[in-house]
Amino acid sequence: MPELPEVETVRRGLLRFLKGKKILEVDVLCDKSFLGEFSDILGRQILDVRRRGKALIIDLDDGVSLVGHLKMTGQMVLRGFSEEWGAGHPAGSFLGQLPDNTTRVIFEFIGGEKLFFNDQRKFGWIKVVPTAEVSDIKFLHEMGPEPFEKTAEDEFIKRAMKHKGAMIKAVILDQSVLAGVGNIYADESLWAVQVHPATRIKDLEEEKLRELFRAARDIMQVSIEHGGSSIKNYVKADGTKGDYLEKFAKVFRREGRACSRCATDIVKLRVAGRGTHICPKCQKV
DNA sequence: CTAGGATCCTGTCAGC
DNA sequence: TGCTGACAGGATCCTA
Repeated sequence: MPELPEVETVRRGLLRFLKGKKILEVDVLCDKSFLGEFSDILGRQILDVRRRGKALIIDLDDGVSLVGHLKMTGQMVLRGFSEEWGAGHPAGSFLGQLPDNTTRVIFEFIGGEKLFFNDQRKFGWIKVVPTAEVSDIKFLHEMGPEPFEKTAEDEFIKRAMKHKGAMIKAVILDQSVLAGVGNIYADESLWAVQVHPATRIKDLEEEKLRELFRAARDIMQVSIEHGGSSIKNYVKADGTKGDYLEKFAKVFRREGRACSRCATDIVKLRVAGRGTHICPKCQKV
């Protein structure tokens, strides 16, 4: 699912196309995907679209916001605007007729344009929240630093060091330690600094943790500049085109292929309950 | 408090 | 072909 760069890509797209639009109608196809009363947002105008970690926040007028999380398979697709646009989980719904069997919520705007919230596994959600209370939502309140803020590195170190006995992969995936990192960027940044994902925090030098933070931040920054790993320009997509993930990934989903640093075969293992990709030569415990 | 596992849900893919 | 289990770009809840 979408991680920070992909959610940021969604944010930018939604802001670009939806700013100023008024919600005419909301169609909830799956009850658990939309929390709150959709009547509370009818007629509201979209003022801003923000992101915090992997969460999306759509601010409407009248002090109301929509908070959303794409989780593993969520995606946002726009139809009826000046150009076709979609981002989030890379699935065929980018391309096909909508709604389809993954469509959970449809927003229609005055003018007839539509926003489709698609989510195959139904883990994602969109929730109506008073704007003033958004930051009080538990997981947002507890969320770790945004990687691109100046104080993020020190704050990350402070929070990570608390988990002395935990494995570094679990810690960097912990949203209360650092906002936005998911399975791809965890594996990629650990490979970049040559740290084995099962290494315990207490066994890592602080400087190594700092290097890891910078690697994660920089890899995500570059990914954002490419529109996230999962964006597909589906106007031109022919179904055979690769996405950015295939271009930049050094280890993720590359098991059995040569490490670009030492030519050793990448292997896949399980760490902290997640599929994990490493170079066994570059990344020793 | 931490850490590990089960869980939410649907679809796909590998291996019988 | 058909079944079964594992697994998935996430995060929470429960247990020990």
